[in-house]
Amino acid sequence: MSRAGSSRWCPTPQQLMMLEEMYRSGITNPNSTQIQHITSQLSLYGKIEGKNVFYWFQNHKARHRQKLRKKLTRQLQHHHQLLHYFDSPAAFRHHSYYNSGSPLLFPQAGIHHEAAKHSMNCTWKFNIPERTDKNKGMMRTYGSDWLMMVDVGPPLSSPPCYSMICRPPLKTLELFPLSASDLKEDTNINKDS
Amino acid sequence: MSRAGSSRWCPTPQQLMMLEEMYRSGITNPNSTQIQHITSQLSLYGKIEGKNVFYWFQNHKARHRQKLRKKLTRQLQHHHQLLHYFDSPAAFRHHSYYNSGSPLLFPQAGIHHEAAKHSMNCTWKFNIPERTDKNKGMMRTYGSDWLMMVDVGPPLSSPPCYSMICRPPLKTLELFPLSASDLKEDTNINKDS
DNA sequence: GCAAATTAATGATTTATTCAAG
DNA sequence: CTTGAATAAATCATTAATTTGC
Repeated sequence: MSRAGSSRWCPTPQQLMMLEEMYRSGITNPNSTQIQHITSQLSLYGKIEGKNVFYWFQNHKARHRQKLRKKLTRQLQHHHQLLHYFDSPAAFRHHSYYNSGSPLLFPQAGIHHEAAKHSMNCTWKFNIPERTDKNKGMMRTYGSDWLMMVDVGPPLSSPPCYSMICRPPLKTLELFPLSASDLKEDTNINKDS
Repeated sequence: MSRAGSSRWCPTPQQLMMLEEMYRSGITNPNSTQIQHITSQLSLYGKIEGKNVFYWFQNHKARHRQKLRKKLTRQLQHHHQLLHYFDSPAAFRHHSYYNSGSPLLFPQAGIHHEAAKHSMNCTWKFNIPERTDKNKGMMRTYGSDWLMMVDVGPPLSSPPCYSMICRPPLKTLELFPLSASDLKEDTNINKDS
């Protein structure tokens, strides 16, 4: 992985681990400042650009929620089957019906905050911008400031050139301010399925 | 319009005219290089940033197609009514049924290329990037190179600061290379309605 | 005429879908 | 089949048109 003339970014295991750790820690929709810092941190472990980070979080969030949705619908179907089951005559109810489904109803439910706590002893830090103008909006990459992401040119041309961040003023704030992304995620899931 | 402390961009009539002219000329999905040039051109007529241009084309394209879709479905309904009409007994068919609908079935059909021809005598020019890597992809703003769009800070702070383009090397190529966006648009329309 | 109230347009974000590399 | 990349659709939010009662 991380080949020279590859047409698309291929994350190194280190990078992937750190990205997943960040995601579990609550960073699901980093804004441009966050992306800049994540990028510069991860560039220590291999070639990476801001847009790779951007796309990774976008895809990971979408596919994570997709997975949750599927699991949820399976659960609902299961419930439905259970309802039918209990509607059926008692004579047919003597085989074990419960061992077929997934082991736990909502396996993800209580995990996030645990992970968030444990993730504090991670080695990297990155910056969190001050609360956005209206403190509800949590602007995304397109928000009031945009990323400068320059391609290192046509592939193969410049091997040691890590993507550089354009805006220098990077003051370090505290870690993991994200508050309640799980709830928001759940409501979103309930909204559209 | 174009007020000082406005939270969102408000295009001047000049800017709007030029954007619409570009759109009619076939620029429906400008890549970052095009956006940069369009932005710098339009900044002569008022405050504007690259992301405004980006969003404008995105929205305009979407809403234009939406309008076409609606028109199309209306036309289909009309056809449907006509079919019913011709299915009805001849005795009921003596009023003029054709004057109710829109005057032409596909008013947009043959216009684009005419407009493209006439638009050549427009006063502004802008650059077209070399054919993208794979010459089919027609990459968007996120494509191989990204825009540098810095906000001029919190509104009201910096009135005369037009958005500046980051990347200087702007070699001018020829005008309006777009080939057949209408067809593509039509197929897209047929795809999802 | 002219504000307050509603509605329509449209700029800005977010989410879903699709394409394609490996 | 997974997943990075790109596009399109849906949605939110703010501004301009406009209607309405005075």
